[in-house]
Amino acid sequence: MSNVYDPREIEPRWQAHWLEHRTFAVPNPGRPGFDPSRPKYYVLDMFPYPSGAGLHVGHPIGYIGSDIVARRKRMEGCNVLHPMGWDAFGLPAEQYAIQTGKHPKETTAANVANFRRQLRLIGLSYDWDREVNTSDPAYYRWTQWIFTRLYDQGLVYQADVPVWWCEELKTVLANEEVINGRSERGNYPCVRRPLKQWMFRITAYADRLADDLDLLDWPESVKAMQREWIGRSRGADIVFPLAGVPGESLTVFTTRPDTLFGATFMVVAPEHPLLRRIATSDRRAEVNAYVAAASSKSDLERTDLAKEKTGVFTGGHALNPLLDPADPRARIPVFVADYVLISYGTGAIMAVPGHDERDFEFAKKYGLPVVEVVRPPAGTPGLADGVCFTGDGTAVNSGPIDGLPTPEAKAKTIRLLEERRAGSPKTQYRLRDWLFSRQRYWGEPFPLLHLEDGTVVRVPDDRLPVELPEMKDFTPSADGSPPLARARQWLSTTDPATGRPARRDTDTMPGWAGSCWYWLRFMDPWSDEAPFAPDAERYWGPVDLYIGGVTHAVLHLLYARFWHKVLHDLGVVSTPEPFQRLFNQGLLVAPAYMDGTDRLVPADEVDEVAGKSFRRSTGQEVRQIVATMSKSLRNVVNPDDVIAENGADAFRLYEMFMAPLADQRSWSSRGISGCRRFLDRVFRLLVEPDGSDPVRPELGQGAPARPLEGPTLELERALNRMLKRVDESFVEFNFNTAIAAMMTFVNDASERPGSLTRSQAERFVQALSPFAPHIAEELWQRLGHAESIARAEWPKADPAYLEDETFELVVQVLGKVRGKVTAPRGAGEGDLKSLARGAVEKWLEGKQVVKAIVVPGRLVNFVVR
RNA sequence: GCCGGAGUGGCGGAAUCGGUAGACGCAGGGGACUUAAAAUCCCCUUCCCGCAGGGGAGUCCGGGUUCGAGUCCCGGCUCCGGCACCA
Repeated sequence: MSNVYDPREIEPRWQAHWLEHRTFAVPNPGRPGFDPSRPKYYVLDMFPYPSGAGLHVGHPIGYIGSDIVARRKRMEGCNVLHPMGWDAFGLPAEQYAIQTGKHPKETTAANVANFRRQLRLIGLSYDWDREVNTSDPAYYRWTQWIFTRLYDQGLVYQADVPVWWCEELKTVLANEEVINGRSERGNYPCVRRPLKQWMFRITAYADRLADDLDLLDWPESVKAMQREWIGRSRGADIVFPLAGVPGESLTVFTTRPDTLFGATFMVVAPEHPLLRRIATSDRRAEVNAYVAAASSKSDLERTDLAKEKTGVFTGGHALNPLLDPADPRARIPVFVADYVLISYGTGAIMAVPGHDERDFEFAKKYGLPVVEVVRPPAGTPGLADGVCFTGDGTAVNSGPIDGLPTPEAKAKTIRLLEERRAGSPKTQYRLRDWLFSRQRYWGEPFPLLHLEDGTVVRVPDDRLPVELPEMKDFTPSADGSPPLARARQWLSTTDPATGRPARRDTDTMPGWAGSCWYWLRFMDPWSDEAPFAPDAERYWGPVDLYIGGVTHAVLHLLYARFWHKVLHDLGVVSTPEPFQRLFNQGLLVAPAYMDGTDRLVPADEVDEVAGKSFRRSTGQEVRQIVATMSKSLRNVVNPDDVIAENGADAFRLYEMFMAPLADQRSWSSRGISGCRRFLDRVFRLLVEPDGSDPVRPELGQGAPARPLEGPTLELERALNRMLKRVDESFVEFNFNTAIAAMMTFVNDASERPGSLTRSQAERFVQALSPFAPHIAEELWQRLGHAESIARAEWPKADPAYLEDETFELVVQVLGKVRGKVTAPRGAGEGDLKSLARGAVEKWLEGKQVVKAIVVPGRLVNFVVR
């Protein structure tokens, strides 16, 4: 046994120990070894998609943070569920397989093995008995089972939906693969083409998905993004009869029914179904030309803000439903313009240029009348000042609602409309139903059968899973039909209920499916009778802490909440929400370098001298940029290399020491040395490098207890202050301050050789162990403990030792620090004042002290004249 | 434009309730030990003036509240992230 700190020897040994002894395995309720008296804690990482590139040093930041929490909770006596698995289905895996010419099953298995190896290298305390893989039939059997539950609830339907089609690649592409109307790979033009797709009725849950955010301890920014995505607006539908088109009317959605009398024109989207009826014959040619031009524009061009609004008059008129049709003010001209979107509301609006910016802009351009119907509060500029006023005010020029404040004007307008059956209250959402099918191979097959009469039945539970067929060629078909359509044998089957011939569905689920319930499978991954045992779910749910990147702020977290809520309604899960607390770890950036011709220079070929960067081989100065790690920027740092050089513990510490867990941080290849030096000092503090004893003699088992006095008492105080700061760091996961506090303690202890006691050494190692578990296990064992430190006690700060009996009294004159003096802790105000006066005599000479402010334990401030 | 967040030394960052700004670490400078190097240990390191004791300024900018402001209030600037013609 070497007495010099050597992580290359220590770390693999302890990693093997943990695996062999299943140190972090936690039993489920009712299983041997389960202790119901302990509280539960479920800390979950967003499980990774196992890419071919492996992990870079940015990926483990969240994993290390969650691991520190898990390890500490274990020491506090909790049953801790801390699992890991693989989000292995989906497009990237399929693309990678196509690229490498290997089957996705093979590449996924190899990538998973590499990820597992890398995660174990970091010393993360996962319960590997619970590992799951979404592409494993034993897992996706239950993904399909949950799908059938949603299907039975009527939450699944088929619809013709435009999808991206790339003529050049002869394939359908997912939204994520299309950027600005061109394919991500190859940059070929793509077009929208209607195709029959499976849809989830997520809009049925829109209200609860928005409202229940209030129950959650999530970052406000993520809640805001979800609310915005759901985009709930309360208002009214208003029905405008069409003049000259008997029996037809135009329905619009508005959030401002109170501005109805200010509607001086109407606008319909170019795709509006009634447009042909509305347009008069003399205008038809112009309208058709406009519609044709709009349809040839890409989505990007349509939504480009910089562009000016365009539109043409249809010749048709609509009638204000609250005015007499004979009243000339009731007739409202109808325009067609592409600033109105067919996909939102009713695809038509009443335009109120006085109180809507977009309508105002359009009206000014085409010389349409602008009428004020909302008077702004005094002092707020409005139409009288030539600007459009969109806020709340008082209704004017509006007949029956004149004089009412905006909220009441809205309510009364809706009442009047309802009386005339010309409108009703309406809540509108920006959220769309969820397009759930992909014409791809590497995903869960739909557990659905198409019968010859055109009906669709679901596969019964006892026939699940519907396994993905083995296919040698899994590339998309040239005509856009899914690869599974070519699996002839697999395709034709019979309906188990009737024995009639049936055809399997050939679409697969998107990559999101497996991640919509994996936290539930982790609770009981062994069950083959249900997705999980109900008692396991009742015990472990909900996830107490979910750590992951903010990139999943909307889609994954919204989809996961949706499935969870449906399962909750069905009584399958006991909680209304899956993730009680969400925490987003910060991004990692790293310097990248370019030479004079903007060519990228690999980061490891660059030296930094006096703030400038030079290419080592040529001595040429290079320019530094800072960006997220990527292969293309040649600035990727692999944790394998960092760990090989400095050890996993130093790596873990450095990742946490760079910044609070939530903040963006910048990787510096040199910075880690401070953390490595700290661990060297820790080891030397407890172990005599030239000796042969496992620890220094005064720290060994049976070493005589020593009184808390002199430097030992000082260390006791230093230790307790450290423990307090470490504890506080767990509130917002600013572990950088915890590590700084431990460094300070080790500095204090190193300055007082021989003063550290065994008890102090033990408590220090316990506090260190969640952060640097390998060295902690090693030192714990050397201190004579047979059991792993993983379940040792978590050390608590003793308030009796947080303060010295004296403190440094700061003395200010007029708020400026003019002196300092040592004062006894319990001194009264009078004593402090006279002590303070003595320290700043020369500043008080010839001055009159008007007032003295005393903050006990801190400072005295003299106010003088 | 709207929503969310942030601006502190050469760098990453710290600072409880409004109470010593710059903890801890990196980088840099000086020294000890060494034949030498590495490692280790000690000292210095916000800026300006001064040989020094010491003094002045200073937390994005401008105001304000207060005995006292990095922290609170008002106005502005910059940066990062999200949404973006959603009626």
